[in-house]
Amino acid sequence: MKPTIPKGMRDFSPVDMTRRNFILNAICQVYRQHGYRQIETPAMENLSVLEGKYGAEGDTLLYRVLNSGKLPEGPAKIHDLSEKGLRYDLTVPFARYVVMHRNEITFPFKRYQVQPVWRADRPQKGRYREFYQCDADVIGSDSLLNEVEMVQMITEVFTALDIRTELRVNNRKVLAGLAEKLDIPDRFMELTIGLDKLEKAGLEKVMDEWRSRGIPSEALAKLEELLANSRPAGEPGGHLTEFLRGSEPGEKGIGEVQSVLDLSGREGNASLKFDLTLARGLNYYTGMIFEVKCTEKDSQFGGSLLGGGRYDDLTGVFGLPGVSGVGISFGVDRIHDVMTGLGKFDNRAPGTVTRVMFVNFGEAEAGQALGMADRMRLAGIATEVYPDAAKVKKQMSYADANAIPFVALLGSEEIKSGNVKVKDMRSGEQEDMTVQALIEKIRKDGET
RNA sequence: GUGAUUGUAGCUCAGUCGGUUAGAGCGUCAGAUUGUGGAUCUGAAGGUCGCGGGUUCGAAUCCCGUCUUUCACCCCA
Repeated sequence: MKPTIPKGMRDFSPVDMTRRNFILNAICQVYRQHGYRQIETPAMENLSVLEGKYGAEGDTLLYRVLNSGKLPEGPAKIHDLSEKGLRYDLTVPFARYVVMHRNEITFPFKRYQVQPVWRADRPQKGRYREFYQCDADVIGSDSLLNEVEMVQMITEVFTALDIRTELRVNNRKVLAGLAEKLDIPDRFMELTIGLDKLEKAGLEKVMDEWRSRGIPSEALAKLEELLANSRPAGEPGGHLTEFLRGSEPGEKGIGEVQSVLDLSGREGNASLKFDLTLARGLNYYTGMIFEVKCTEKDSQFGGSLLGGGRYDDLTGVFGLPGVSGVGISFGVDRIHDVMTGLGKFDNRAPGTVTRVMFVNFGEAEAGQALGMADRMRLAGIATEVYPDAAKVKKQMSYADANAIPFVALLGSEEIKSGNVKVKDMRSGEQEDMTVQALIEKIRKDGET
């Protein structure tokens, strides 16, 4: 039998893991510094929790898990066959968690969560069927300061990771106001989907699509003029504000965007921009929405590295209405791909944590080495003893391949003298010293 | 789901018009060196040519199907 893994899923080798952990550490450290606390939820949720939360498209991308036990005979509906599904994101399971644990939670509740999610999508560049999300949400507070905090955390993370990005923000209320003022409130979906495509497809094609979908020409004319006057701004701008005057959600949305822009510092690697064409497909968002794209010249990856936004009533369907939340979700795998493509790992994320390896010269010597290794570890130094009395050449090669910086040789000569011979694998220099001196040496080396 | 595209050694790739025994580089392992990695030299292992079917005297090569890869649409992290 030839081993294979399912389409869109991947193995993670040691190098990949150190890199992913490097990214995860950077993100989670920022989350913790802002007071977020970690939770986990199960890989599977009941389908009733997942279905209908991600739009019609989302339901088709859900992995449904076949019921165990005997399957019904004859024609069966999907719910006779499956009542559980793999989680599609971390936000909906979180909303479910909040409702189920409402009596133990003190609001506002700030949590972070790092777990894989699954989508039955067609894989392509930067799109996998299994991938990690790294979410932070605060629920039970409608203060805009939470949005500001999201912006700050995003900036801190991309600064720490040393990737230049653009953080685009918009507000669903602005979009709702736009539909209202264009007199097409019932065409909100078509409007936003078109806006979202503008950057990729261009104005002309999008206009054609709107036209063919039956959006009135008066609305399109107004829209065209508005877009021509306000698109590349980075701030809401006078035209848009003027246009939305008189629409309650529109004015409110503009106010929120302005506050977030005003309150967020603009230092760092995520340049903050208002973008009217940012829509976000997930239909539970109701207020501010966020998206991050890489702006490094050498990276041709166009997908988003982060998404997020405010949802006013995600918990409502589970029986807890009126609890508002905001959250963001880092796409760890995409960040990993971008950083690898840019060579950002070349001088970071070491391959091993082992600092020193003892060469094995045979049973008696290895016994001594075992004792010394124990002392090393008690002193907080990650230490290995090579398991076989193989040729020294092979043992050295192992240390080299695993980027272990020091090799300790403890053979009969050294045992006699009470020292170990220590080789620095980077310089090739070696000298005899006591175990205590070795501990000092490695400690000093770790500081530089 | 729609339309393209890819598949030959662990990796990157050659392989002519269909022709007999499918190659290279890198990597791996062993030796040159019985206590010293990276460099060099020598040698070895490693292939159902993605899988199934068809055409043919003969298929890695041509045809069909299928799976997989990558890409676009769609949607998204």
